[in-house]
Amino acid sequence: MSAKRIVPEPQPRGPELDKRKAYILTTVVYEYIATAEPVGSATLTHKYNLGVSSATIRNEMAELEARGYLVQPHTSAGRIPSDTGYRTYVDRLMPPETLTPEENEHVRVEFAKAGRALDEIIEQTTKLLAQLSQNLAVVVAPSRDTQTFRHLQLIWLAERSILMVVVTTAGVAEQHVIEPETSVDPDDLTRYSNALNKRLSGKLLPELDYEAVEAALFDIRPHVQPSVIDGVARGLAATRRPEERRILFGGAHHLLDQPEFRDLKKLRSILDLVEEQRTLYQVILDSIEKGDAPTVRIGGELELDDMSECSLVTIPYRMGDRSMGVLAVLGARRMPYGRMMALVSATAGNLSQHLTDVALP
Amino acid sequence: MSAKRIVPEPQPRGPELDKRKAYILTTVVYEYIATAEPVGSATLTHKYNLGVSSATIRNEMAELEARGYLVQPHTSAGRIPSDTGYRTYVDRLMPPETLTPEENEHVRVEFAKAGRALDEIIEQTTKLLAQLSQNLAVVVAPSRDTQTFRHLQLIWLAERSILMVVVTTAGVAEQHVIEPETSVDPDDLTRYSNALNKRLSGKLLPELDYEAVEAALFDIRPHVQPSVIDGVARGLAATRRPEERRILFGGAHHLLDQPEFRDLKKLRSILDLVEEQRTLYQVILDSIEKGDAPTVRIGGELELDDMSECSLVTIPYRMGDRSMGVLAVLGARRMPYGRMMALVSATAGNLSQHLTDVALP
DNA sequence: GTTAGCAGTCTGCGAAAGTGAGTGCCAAGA
DNA sequence: TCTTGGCACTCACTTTCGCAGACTGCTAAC
Repeated sequence: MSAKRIVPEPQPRGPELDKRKAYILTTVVYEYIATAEPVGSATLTHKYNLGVSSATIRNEMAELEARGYLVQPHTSAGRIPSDTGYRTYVDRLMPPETLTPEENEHVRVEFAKAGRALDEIIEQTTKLLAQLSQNLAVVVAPSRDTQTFRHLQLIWLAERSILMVVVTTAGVAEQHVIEPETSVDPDDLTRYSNALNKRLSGKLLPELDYEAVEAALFDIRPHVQPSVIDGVARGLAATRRPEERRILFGGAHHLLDQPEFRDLKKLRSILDLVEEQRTLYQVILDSIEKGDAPTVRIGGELELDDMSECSLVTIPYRMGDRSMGVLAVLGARRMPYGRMMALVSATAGNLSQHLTDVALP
Repeated sequence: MSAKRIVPEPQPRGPELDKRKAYILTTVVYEYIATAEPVGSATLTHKYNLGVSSATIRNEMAELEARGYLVQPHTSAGRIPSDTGYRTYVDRLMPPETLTPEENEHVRVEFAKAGRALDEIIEQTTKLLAQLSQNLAVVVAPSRDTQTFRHLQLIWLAERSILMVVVTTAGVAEQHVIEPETSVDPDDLTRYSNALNKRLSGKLLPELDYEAVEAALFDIRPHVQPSVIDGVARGLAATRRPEERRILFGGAHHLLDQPEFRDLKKLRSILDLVEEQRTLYQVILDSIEKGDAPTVRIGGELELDDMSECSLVTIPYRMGDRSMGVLAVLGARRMPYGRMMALVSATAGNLSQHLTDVALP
C-alpha cells in the first residue's frame, strides 16, 4: 500500500525534518487539500493544536520553504506544498487510509452485479472508479496479447467465406471472416476446428502464428491450403499495436468541480491529453512497477507540459496471476492521496478477483 | 436533406417575410454564426451588399425583432437570432451545403479502413464525427433487438458448465456461460448446436424464447433438460432494457473552443447531460423521424433545462434495410447548420453502407 | 419608403483607492 | 538558544468611477 517514488531522486537537503517541522508540513498539506487556499501561519495555530505561536510557525514555514517543501504563490500569501512537499507527505507523513465498510461493500456489490463479458466489466469499472474518486478515471484495458486461447469454431458461411469465432480464457469472443482461395468442405471445417482446439488450447494468442496452426493441422490433414492456415493464424495472433490498446475514460465532468480547473487552459490541457491517448498511455505504463501497490506521480514528476498541476495514481490489475492492465485516477495535484490510494487498491483488488472468477477454465 | 420541424408548431405571425427581410435575417444568422458577436445594422451595410442605409436596416431589424425572429441581448447591442430565427433559416433560407470532395474522400477512406467488428466500427465513427464536426459527437449503438441470429456453438467447458457463443448477422460474437442441472454429453452439445443453427438462423434475437428453443430441439431430442433450454434462450434473447442501450461520446473538448461555453455553468450542464445519458437518449430518440434525412432541434425545442444554448442534429443509420441506431452532433445553438447536416448525412450514409457490406449473409 | 443625424443606453475596460490576509524581522523574554 | 508579541510592508483582490465605443430608436427632411 506504500507509494513508490519515481522521479526525481530525493535530494537530501540538510538533516531530516524534525518532528515539529514534519507535523507542520503535514498540516499544511492536509489543510491545503481540504480548502484549496494557501495556508497561513495563523490558520495553523487556530485550527491545529501546535502549542506554539504563529510567529514560531512562520519561522518554521520559512525554513520548510528554504528546504523546498513549501512554496509561496506570492509574497503576501500563505504557503502551499511543492512537489517535494507532497512527495514527503505521501511517502512518510500521511496516515494510512482505508475505505469505510459501506464503501467497501459498495465496491463489492458493484462487482457482484457485473457480468462476465470483459468489455462490460472494464466499462463498469471505469464508471465506478470515476464515481468513487470524483476525478477522471482512466482504465487501460487488457491487451489481447496477455490472453490465452480457449476455443475456436470455423463456420461455413458461403462458397468462399468462413467465419471464425475465437474465445479466449478472459471470456472474449471475437469473430473474423476468412476468405479461402478455394472452397472448403463444411465437414472439414469441423475437423479443423476440433484439431486446433485440441492442440492449441491454453496457448498465448501471440504464439499462434502460421507455423503453429500448420503444425496443429498436420496430423489430420498434411496439406491444408495456405490461405486457410494464414486466415486462421491472422485471426488468432492478430494483435493491435501496443499503443492502440484500448483506454477508457470516465468522470471528466468531476474536474469542473475542482477550483484548479476553473482556468480553462488547465482544463484544456488535461482534456487534450485524454484526446491524444498515446502520451497518457505511455505515462501510465511508465508509472507501473512490479507488485500490486498503487503508484503516485505528483505534478512535475509526470514530466508533461501543462500537467504540473496534476497528479496520477495508478495500480495494475490482474486475472489469475497474469497482469492485465492498469487503473488510474488523474486529478488535481491537490488530491486526497491517502483516499485515492485506498480507493484504487480496493477497486483493483475487486476487479482482479472478479476477472479471476469469471476466467474460463 | 431538408430538416424536419419538431417543436413548436410554426406560429404564422403576420405575413411571410418579404425578400429583403428574409435576406437580412439570413445575413444576421450567417454573420452571428461566423463571429459569435451580436450583429449591428452598420456591420450588415458594410459587409453585405444591401443597397440601403443602416437606418433602413435598423427599421427592418426592429420589425424582425417584433415578429420574433431576432432578439437583442441588451438595449445597446446588435441582434442575434431567436429559436424561430434559426428555425426559419434552417428550414427555408439556408443554402444547401455539401462536403468538399476532399472531405467526402476522407470519410470514405476512414470507413474503408474500418474493420468488421461492430463495436470498433461504432467507436471509430464517433471519433470521425467528432473530428469533422468539431463538436460533441453522440452515437447510439445498435440495439441487440434489431439483430438476427446467425450461428451458435455450445462448447463443453466442464462437468456442469457450457459455453455458448452466439454470432449475429451484424458480426457480433458474444459468449454466455450456461450451468445445467446435470451434466450434458459433449456430442449432444454439437447436435444441439447444429439443430438450433438449422432451425433458428435468420430469426430476430428477441423472438428466440424458451418455446422457440424447445421447438427447435424437439425433433432431435424431445426431452432436453429445461435448464439447458432456459440457458440457451436466455443467452439468445437476453436483451438490455432499451434505456441501457450503449451511447458513445466523442470530442467533448471541442466545446471548449466555443465562446458560449467559456461560461463553466453551460459547459457543466452539457457535461451533466452526457453523464446522465438517459435524458439525452430520450431526446435523441424523440428527434428521429422516418426516413434518412437529418433532423435539427434548436435551443428551446430540446425542451431541456439549461440547454437553451444548444442544438442537436440527428440522423439514423441502418444495416441493410433495418434501422440500427442514431448519429448525433450536439453543440452550441450557434452552429453551422448546413455544414452539420451535410456532415451527418455523409457519415450516416457511409456508415450504413459499411455496415451493410460487412453484414454476414 | 428611405435617409442623415442625434440623443440615449448599455457594456466593457482601465485606473485609482481601499481592504485584508499574511509575511519577515526585531527586540524582549524564558 | 528558542519563543513570542508587535509592527511595517507587500501584494492580490474588490469596488468604484469615469470614459470610450457600439448600437439603437426616433425625428425630420428628402
